[in-house]
Amino acid sequence: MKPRIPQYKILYELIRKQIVDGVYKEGDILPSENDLCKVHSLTRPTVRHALDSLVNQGFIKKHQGKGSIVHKLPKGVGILSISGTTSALGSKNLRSEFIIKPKVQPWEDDFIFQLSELELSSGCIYMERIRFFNEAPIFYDVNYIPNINLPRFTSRNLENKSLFDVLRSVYQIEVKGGEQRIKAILATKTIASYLHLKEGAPVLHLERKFETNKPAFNLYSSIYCNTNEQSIYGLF
Amino acid sequence: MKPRIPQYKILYELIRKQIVDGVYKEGDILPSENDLCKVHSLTRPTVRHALDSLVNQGFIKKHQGKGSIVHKLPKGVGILSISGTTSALGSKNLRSEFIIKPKVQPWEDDFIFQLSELELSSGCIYMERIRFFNEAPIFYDVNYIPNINLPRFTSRNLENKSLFDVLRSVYQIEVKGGEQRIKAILATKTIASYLHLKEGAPVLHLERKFETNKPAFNLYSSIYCNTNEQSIYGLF
DNA sequence: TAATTCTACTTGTTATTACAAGTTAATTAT
DNA sequence: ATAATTAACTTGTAATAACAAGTAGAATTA
Repeated sequence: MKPRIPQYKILYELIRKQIVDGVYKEGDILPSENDLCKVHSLTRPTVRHALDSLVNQGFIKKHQGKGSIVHKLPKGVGILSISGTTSALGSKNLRSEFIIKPKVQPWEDDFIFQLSELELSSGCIYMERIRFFNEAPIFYDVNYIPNINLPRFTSRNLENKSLFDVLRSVYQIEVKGGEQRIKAILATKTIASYLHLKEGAPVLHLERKFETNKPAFNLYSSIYCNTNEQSIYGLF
Repeated sequence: MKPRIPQYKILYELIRKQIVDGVYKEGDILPSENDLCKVHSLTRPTVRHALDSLVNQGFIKKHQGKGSIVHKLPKGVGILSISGTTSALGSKNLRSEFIIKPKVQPWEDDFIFQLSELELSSGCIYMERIRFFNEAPIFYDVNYIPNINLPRFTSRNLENKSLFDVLRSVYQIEVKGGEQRIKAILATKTIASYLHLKEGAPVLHLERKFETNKPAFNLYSSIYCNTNEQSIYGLF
């Protein structure tokens, strides 16, 4: 009777999942707001709140008089999607491989972002991955997660799963926003070998900080992208 | 009595302007929702709608129990701000210089984005600029604007003004969203000379399409960034 | 004094109601 | 048949109400 998770969020998650899973495809029209009201026993403000969230996340576009049309890709936040790299390129053709499996270690001394005291004191879950798109290595990413209240996280199997989806579904940690720095660099020997490039090839470098719904709990990534074959694509 | 512009939008524009103009500064707390209701003779749903828009645009952040706190910068759309490059770096230290002043010409044959028939038939306002940050050339951007209903546009002085601000304030054209492709490339001789780089230096290349409130009216940019000295920074 | 409780705020969620405005297709009139 | 009108949808805007939940400071208590 006392849902800790609000109704609009439940509906948002449901429709979101249906879009991601392909129940609704690009260009499809969602059931009308009134239909959704009847089916889920909700009122229009609640349904509209859920749809507004979907619009904000870029899953649908609404047209007055017509309906809610499913968009091709989640609206990007920054370059890639807020759901992480997986949903930016579509999970079908993505495979990920650990260079360094998740392990707890202290934060680096000159970290790329300013850390809070809570984050500093609680240590860091560190991991390195390579992500393949159509069997070609596209992303080499280094991830830093504060070791705060994440039981059994390091032993969890993250292969081929979006880090963000796991945090979202298992730990109720949701990304609310963040900041990023982007630059073009020349591949070092290490990066070149991971991304199957020649040393000195142009590589995209992103440093990203993701703020979450948990105060003082942020995620950090340093991502190197091979953009020779394809560009990083994003909606906004 | 029949406001063509909805109340929530009027309030949104008002507060937005107050934030941009510095009436409310970073960290300031806006008047509470109930106060805004009283002052503007509106109800909470309407006021909340306006505040929701401000949250989405990144002007404020809301904290349950505390209030609405003014954010440092408008939430970025894509990498740079929705207001264009100017507000991404702050207009104080930015100076722009035309390589090719705005002129009407046909669209290029193999354009970077798919064009609508209306856009194709109406020709293209073309311009090339270099933008300096602290007297160093950072951006070299090529812009394409459909030549639809923009009286006296080519004769307008755009130096040191954001293209988006002019379109917004003079022509009521507002950017609603868009798409972008990003990659790292090596500077060609031309790009290197514009950005004061050596040929072969790493350069960020963005191809962006901006959708506006006018149907079938999109803006297009191809931007080359020198990210050797500083990164491109964005909030999201 | 220090810790606790309480109270008065803040935003968050949800239901109800009503009408406006844009879209589409069936119906009607020409 | 074609054009115009209408009707039946769709989403958009807005007021009203009530309670939940988080925050901060005042008041109380130990």
